Amino acid sequence: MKPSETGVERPDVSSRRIRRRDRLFSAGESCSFIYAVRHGFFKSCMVDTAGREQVVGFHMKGDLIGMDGLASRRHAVDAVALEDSEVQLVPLNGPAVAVELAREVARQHRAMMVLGTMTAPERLTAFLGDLSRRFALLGFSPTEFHLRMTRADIASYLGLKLETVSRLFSEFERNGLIQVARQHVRIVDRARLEQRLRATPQA
Amino acid sequence: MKPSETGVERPDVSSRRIRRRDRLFSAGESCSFIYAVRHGFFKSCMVDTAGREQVVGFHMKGDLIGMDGLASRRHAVDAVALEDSEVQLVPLNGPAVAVELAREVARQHRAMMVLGTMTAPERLTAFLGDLSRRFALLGFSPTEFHLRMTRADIASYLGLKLETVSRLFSEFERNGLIQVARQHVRIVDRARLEQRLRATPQA
DNA sequence: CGTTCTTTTGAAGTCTATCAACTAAGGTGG
DNA sequence: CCACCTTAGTTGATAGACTTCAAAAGAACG
Repeated sequence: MKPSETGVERPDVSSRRIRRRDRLFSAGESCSFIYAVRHGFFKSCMVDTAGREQVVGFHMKGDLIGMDGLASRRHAVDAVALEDSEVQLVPLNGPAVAVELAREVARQHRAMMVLGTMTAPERLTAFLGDLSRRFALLGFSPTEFHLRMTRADIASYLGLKLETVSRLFSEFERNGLIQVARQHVRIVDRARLEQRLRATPQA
Repeated sequence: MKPSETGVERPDVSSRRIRRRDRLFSAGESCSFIYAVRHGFFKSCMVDTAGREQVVGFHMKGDLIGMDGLASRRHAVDAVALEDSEVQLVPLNGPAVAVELAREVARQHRAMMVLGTMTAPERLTAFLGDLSRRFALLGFSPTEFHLRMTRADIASYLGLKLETVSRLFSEFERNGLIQVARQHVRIVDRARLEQRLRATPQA
């Protein structure tokens, strides 16, 4: 912390600032770095030949972004900042990368489980639980937080439509499980919310 | 090839034979090795607390199995042989593992795209195309192959029900796209089959 | 302060699941 | 080697979950 103690700017060559709505990188670009989120919030999304978008992940402080490009040396997803953010450049072969890569695989398997086996209400419950847990790990409140992504982003990530997500938020609120006001969420009855995950139709 | 030139057995300590329906490893077991498929066919699947199964991948010759356990040193999925198979043990930190791990992340992203954005017919088309491409890479026919997995396995992998998969196979056959007889599939009109992937309802 | 984007909510429609019956194949043991 | 039992696959009818289409209100942005 020597060069720039005069101001908020930190012209560290190994870090980079990204403003809300800007892209850290785009699909197709060559992959020269992995990025560690210092602060801020990102989504990764793919667009298929028909123009349909799929959000494949959300990334917050401490997460690595860009590992999708390691195999082909070319990014397969767009990484978009959902708020003003700062990332730190990480060398491709760093030791941290291998470990995070393995974690990413485990995360994706859970995501497949969500998309493959769960109903819409279960998906949203799983999503809220995941966010809650991750915020808690960072020292933030697990019961009250700010959604950085739109309903459309959530819907895409969960394999639903934005109207469905909106309706479910409203329904959860009517049932006293959460409180929602646009981007702000408060989990009111965590226990009852999570029962939805175990409650299978006929088992 | 010294110790056992007398017979078909190959008591190589670094390899292991697994018979159809047997498990290479189960969820929860500690992860000591990664396995490279020498020949045969496997599925990886997770079971959630409600007992619902999700197939997260199919593995054929050349693929690595067990990378899901690298992060936590404990397997998160079951690996089941779909035919008599043989695997080779690979050390956890081998150089091949990092590369394959990265490929696995890319594959999972594509799987999320399938589950998140595609209709049932599109999913089955994508599945057949993926199998076809992988068989071709191994030197087998890309247009005629044997499905090692059941309709239920395919359905789980695609986030559908087995009846839906069965109906779609029949429909594809009626439309002259493929020929199916239980486990045997022949792709008759690849071009027209793949048009289904690009043809979006209203775009 | 108007324009645009996001969100909410309603009504109707579609796709896929569910339930159920039947056929075919595979495996097992007599 | 055949009979039996179990598993896998097909197909039809009905039901239900989620989507689609549409409209309106509330934030955000310049």
